[in-house]
Amino acid sequence: MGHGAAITAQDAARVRLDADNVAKVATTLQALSTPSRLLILARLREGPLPATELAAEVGMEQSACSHQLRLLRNLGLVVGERRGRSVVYALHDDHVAELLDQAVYHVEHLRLGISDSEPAR
Amino acid sequence: MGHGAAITAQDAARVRLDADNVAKVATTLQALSTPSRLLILARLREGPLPATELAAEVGMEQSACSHQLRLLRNLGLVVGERRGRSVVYALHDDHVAELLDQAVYHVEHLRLGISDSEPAR
DNA sequence: TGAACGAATGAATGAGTCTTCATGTGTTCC
DNA sequence: GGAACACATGAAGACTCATTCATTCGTTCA
Repeated sequence: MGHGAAITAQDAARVRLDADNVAKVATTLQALSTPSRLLILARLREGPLPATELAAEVGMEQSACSHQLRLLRNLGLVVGERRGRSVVYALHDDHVAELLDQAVYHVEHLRLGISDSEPAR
Repeated sequence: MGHGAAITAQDAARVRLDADNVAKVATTLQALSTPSRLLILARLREGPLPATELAAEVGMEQSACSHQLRLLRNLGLVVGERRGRSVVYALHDDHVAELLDQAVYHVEHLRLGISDSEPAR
């Protein structure tokens, strides 16, 4: 498999959520539901990076960043490869990059009414 | 409600996450990060539904479902319209449906290694 | 070998969240 | 008006989770 073919997910025509998937989807999306992890992933989307540099760029303590990286690793969203005494982290998949893009795009284009909308009286 | 042209989000070429919208994105994605809300949204994707029926179909107590609907309402993901003594809920946007589809699609196609991957020794 | 660096880990703390129970608000129909 | 239905709300409890602090593990180099 090479480069080039963008993963468009347009063929995901309809949501198909049985009781099996729903937990998996929820768990994975939860990994994208915190500013710290979102920043980590967004930074990794621009290219691989050693853990300490990554922590510095997203403004986290090394320990906190490492904890979150472990979570992302266990979910299969990022991978870490040892290079010397550093561990270089990267997104695991093109799907991760796509998921990030789509999420940001759709959220930003939502006509959000964060204002406490009345419950349709 | 009309369903118009599909929103493809392919033009969201690169993640652009400044400190302002990272919180917004995280908060919105958090709404998709729990099985109960995911089921609610997935059911609403198939069409509008009164609150009680909705609760029954996703297997929640009405109170719990109502709480989650309030959260989704305040985020602008769903809308509720009073019809008689019922309140019919629906997805607010085509973006919500798309976001759901894309999320499910990408999560299911992730080559997940939920197995506790070692930290690249 | 040992010092210095990079990263992972464990425990603890504090905040946030989902659910349940009970009650309140709004609506329809007799 | 009052009963029955549909939904929303508030408080309380258990639970999860993100961060910090301190320590440990692994690696490089003098």
